[in-house]
Amino acid sequence: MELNEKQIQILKVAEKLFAENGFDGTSVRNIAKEAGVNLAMISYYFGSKEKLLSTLLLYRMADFKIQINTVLSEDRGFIEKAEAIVGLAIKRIHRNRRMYKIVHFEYSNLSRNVNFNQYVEKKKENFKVIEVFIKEGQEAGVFSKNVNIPLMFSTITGTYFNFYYNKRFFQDMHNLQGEASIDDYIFNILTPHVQRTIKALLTYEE
Amino acid sequence: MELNEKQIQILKVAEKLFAENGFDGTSVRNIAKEAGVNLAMISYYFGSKEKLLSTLLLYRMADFKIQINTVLSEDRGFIEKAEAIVGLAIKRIHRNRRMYKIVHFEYSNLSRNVNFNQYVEKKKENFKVIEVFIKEGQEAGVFSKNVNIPLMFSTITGTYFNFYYNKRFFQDMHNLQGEASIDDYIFNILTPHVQRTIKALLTYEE
DNA sequence: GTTTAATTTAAACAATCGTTTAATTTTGCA
DNA sequence: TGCAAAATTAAACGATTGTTTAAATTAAAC
Repeated sequence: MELNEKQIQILKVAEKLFAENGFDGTSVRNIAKEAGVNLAMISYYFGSKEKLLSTLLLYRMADFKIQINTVLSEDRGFIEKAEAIVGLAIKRIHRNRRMYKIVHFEYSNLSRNVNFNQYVEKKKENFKVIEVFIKEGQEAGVFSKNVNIPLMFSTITGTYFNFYYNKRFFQDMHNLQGEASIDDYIFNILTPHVQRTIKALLTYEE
Repeated sequence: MELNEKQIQILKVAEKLFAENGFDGTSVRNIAKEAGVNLAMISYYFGSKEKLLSTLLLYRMADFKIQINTVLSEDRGFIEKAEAIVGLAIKRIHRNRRMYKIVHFEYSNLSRNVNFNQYVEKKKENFKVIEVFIKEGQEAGVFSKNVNIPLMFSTITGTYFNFYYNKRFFQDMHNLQGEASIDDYIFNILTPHVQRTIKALLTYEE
């Protein structure tokens, strides 16, 4: 898959509009207009609207994998590493929030003819990496046993997206105006909350 | 707002289809056909497709408020009460999962002309009730300070919905077939995970 | 039983949808 | 410069969209 600049421009506009208005709420004419290209170019480049979504999915998937090698190799305790990993995870989720939102809605839409295999594989890879780290922490006696790793991921990602899907509510509640103050909230309030939650969960003994 | 049986039938079908295929992915003809009513009846009863969504929102909103009075009045410890409240919350979220999914997508869709004020108010009421309970627990020395209550809600609701939005993934991973085994997973695996997480968070001291 | 109101229906409305066509322009290479 | 391939365009396609209409049917009131 080799994409030229114009194709990438179309993909980025499509990602924005799909995330804002949904796949069905976005017309190819909307995309073409905002991307500044002729309507027919989308069929010409991607074949169809659904294939455009599939291409977008593949294009963005490269960024779905957690990059925690540097964190793991550092000389820090398990708790500090867990904290750092959560921080990295939220950064990556926030960067890919639009793509995640699209996946959340379209992945559970059975009538959609889009291939999500790559998404599933990336997710499984992420679990494997974290699983190894947590088992090491358990053997070292730092982390408690019986932590459900897929659900721990759900807690991290889910907390972020429940904020994101209720953004207007949180904006109203905390007087957050503009993208910058939302980013501030995510990195200064939400991230510490999730870090605290995961640290608590990983060390909790009944 | 008084709805007859046929109107409620239409609302229920609309809720199902909106949740499955999105608001824009559902046509009024789809709704009319599945509800077994004439196409024009929807305009006749509700005025428009958007007003149908507004009516649905109001109709379902009654069930959004947490009912925890019985739990709070029981003679149990704060930890056990917190556990029970989380269990009730997940039950309620699961029961209203379709409505929540619709709200998640449409509430962040700015072009949609739907009134979400009632949704926001119900959310705030829920926070107030929980806030009182947690402050009591803090004063009793059981719960640790500095818990962000709206974000704790996000953690509960978010964990559930990250599971729900990746249902196909979890089904594949754990061989869950049919609605019954999904319900089993939610009540026997997911709910204990969230209860454990919240208990850990509420008692965590750095 | 008659009349008025409420309900239900099929048909039509204009607008928009995704996609295709065929003609034109631009590009890259000999 | 000439020519074939690639890119771009405006226009049209049939299908589907939400909504309205006006006529037909049923229910309720007197």
